[in-house]
Amino acid sequence: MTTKPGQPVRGSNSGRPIMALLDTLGQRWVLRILWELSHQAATFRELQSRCDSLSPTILNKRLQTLRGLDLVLKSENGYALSEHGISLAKLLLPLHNWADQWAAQLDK
Amino acid sequence: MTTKPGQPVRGSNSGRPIMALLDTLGQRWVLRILWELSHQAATFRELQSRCDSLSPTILNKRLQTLRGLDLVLKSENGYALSEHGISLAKLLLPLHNWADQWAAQLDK
DNA sequence: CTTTTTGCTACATATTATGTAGCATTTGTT
DNA sequence: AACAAATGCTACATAATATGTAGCAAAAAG
Repeated sequence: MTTKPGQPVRGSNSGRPIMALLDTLGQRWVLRILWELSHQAATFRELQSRCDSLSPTILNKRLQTLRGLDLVLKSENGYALSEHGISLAKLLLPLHNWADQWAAQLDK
Repeated sequence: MTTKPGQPVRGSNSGRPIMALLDTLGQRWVLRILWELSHQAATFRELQSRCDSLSPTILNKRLQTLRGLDLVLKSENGYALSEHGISLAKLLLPLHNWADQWAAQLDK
């Protein structure tokens, strides 16, 4: 399933880019894959093991989707974030610190 | 499924908060629900219709999860973001503009 | 050449989501 | 108080997705 912005999306007929994005990021493993690739490019099998050995079936499916959306591409070093992917990953970075603080407060 | 930070997560034995977070946000409809609630609080049925009539079954499941993680709570106006939820939503806001630019470039 | 490693596909099984119906409780209305 | 409508769900059958393992064809390494 590749939901391009500009066209209706699973559960949203608006076609608004933000909806396409939320929909895509909400697919299982997508955020994790972007996260891992933002640290560094990886071969299929490397990426697979960095994502806790997720099954090749969906890894492949997600990579197809992400490449179709121009967020990921194949480079000499294996799979890597595209320009768009990089700029998106930058927005996701702050989640790291946020999560740490959140966790610290939840424990209390 | 409620994956609290600090304890192992589906597909991650590290227990790192960021992994718990990516895992949670990666569940279908979670990002969308947070997005909608960030605009304003809503009753169960309001929220359901704002999320394109997603089934009550999973809406309820997601709300349980999100409440368990202290991201959402029940207020006088219905379901609403908690303090943590609000600060998280702030980080998600930039995705809106990003998505618009992304979509504009994809069309070319 | 021969052996590894890589990038997948196939396929059977398990988990998760969807959609509809409906019921118990709360919230108005008269 | 009595009735109607809206709300917050739960049940359940069906459909869609994910998992996990095996393995194969192509590329890279020795």
